[in-house]
Amino acid sequence: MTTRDFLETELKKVIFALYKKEIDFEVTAEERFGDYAANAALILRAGNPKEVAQKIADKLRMSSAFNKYIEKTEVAGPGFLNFWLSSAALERDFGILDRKFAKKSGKINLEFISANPTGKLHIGHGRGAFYGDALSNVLAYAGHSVEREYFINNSKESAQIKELGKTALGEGTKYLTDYVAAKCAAQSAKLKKLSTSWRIKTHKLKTDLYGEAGFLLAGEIQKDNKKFIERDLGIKFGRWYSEEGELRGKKVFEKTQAAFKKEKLVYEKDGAVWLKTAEFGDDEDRVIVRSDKSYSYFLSDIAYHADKFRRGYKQVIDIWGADHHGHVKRMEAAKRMLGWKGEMKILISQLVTLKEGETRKKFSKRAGNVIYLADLLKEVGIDALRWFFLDKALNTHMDFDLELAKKQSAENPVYYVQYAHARISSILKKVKRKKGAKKQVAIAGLRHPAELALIKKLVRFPEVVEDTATDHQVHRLTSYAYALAYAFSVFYRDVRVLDSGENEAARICLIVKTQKILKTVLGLLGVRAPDEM
RNA sequence: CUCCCCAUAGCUCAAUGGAUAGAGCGUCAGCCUUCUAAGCUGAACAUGUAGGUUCGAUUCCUACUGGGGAGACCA
Repeated sequence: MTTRDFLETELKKVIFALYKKEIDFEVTAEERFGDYAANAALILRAGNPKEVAQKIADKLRMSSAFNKYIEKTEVAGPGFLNFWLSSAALERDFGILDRKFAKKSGKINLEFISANPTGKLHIGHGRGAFYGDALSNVLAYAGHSVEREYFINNSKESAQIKELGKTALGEGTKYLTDYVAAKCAAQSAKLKKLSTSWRIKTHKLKTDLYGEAGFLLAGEIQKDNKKFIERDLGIKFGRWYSEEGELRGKKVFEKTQAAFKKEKLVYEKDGAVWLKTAEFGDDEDRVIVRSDKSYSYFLSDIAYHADKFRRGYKQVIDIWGADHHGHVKRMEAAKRMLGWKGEMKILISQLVTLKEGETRKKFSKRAGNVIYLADLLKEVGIDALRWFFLDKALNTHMDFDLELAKKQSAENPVYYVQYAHARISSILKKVKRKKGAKKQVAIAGLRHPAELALIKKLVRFPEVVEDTATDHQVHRLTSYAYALAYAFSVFYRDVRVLDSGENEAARICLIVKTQKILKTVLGLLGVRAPDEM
């Protein structure tokens, strides 16, 4: 139990004893007004907040456990309760700050990137990629069981795969980038064979050939993308889910359709089958089977999600690009219609706007101003790239400026954090040479302001993880990492570790722990923690 | 026309309805015989407009302005 949890519990008890009420107050970490602040008296609505706060404070002070961990309590401002931690509290929190989180029950499925296999990943994919990776890291660290999943839109029936096939056979130009052209050339023998055998089997439709050719090419593109994601981006997936292989041809579509039909949730119009999503919160009804009898993307997505929920996750998280935001309502409608058990959370990653000088351009493949993630990676390096994307909230529009990104690769705060880590390594190397790093010792004797600031920053770590696992605001981690590195840098300037007499052992213990947390946070972000820079 | 997201310092971004709105970059002024100066210290600079809810609004609600996205039997 951390001191924040302890404070919450004590406050709850006291408030109930005094007012017979349970309220949703908050204990927040503070810097200016003590170490923690509670707004309980302000939202209690039981008279003058200042007087209420004072009554609560007096009652709290009657507990010996409270007095052991809280050195000072103060009523301030409009009625806040401010608390200062005792050294006993710091010692305790310091001791457990890198403990393992208790395993939480149930499994979370997190699907992200899922780029269409029609070309290389561009910078828009970068956001979802790094965010998804970091989020699953945090969730796992916080004790959740997480499965990472990547959906491959490679169905031979899908219009885009057919378009890709058309291009592959030299009959179209959609998705035709230099990269795709090169892929086509490399696969020309197989494509030709495919085309020849199709001519023999005359009962097959031309669009079937496009589907086959597109599927073939998509497989090759996907191979490249997978390699890039795993090797260059350092992102691992537990499951690569192939639409063609695992969804199509397995009667999932028929079953899903039948379920809708049974509940009278579909109707036919203009030769197509429509789903009554408008009755379940969507703006209009949607087609699930086209008039040519092929299945729409929407039905495919429903079937896919039905499959996810069938696998029994407590929570299914999707990270989609902003261009998919229109799908959220219909997906939620489908969930209600089919009564899927479990939570579904769809996170939308806002678009990246390309900035060139003073003008903002729409970032799109068609405008020809696409920037590939691979090129950007080459330009700025993986650590700066990850930080660049992870530093910003998912739902803010990003103004992407290539010059800025290049510049930030040289002056990225990520190096500041890594630098702090490397400095600690450097000190510890010298310690080892002398007598070997000490094991855990009491740090309660450390009294220098820079030491206290560092310890206080460190003990926040479990809260940061817990909060991030709850609200998914991954950018909190970069802020924390930077703040921790800053606290260390100030400490480093003001306090000497080596040859510092009776405090040396405690200080070594402090920096060992600091290094461990820095490394852990960087690890959650997927950034390296170097020993030398 | 309808729906969604966004608007905070010169620039890129923070701030579960809280107290004196924070960082980085840039600008200006300082600090290296001492565990890595990729560092530290200081200065200047900000909540688009108008209302509303609240003890308290950058945050919630309404309207407006500006920017981006979506509105296919594409995915």
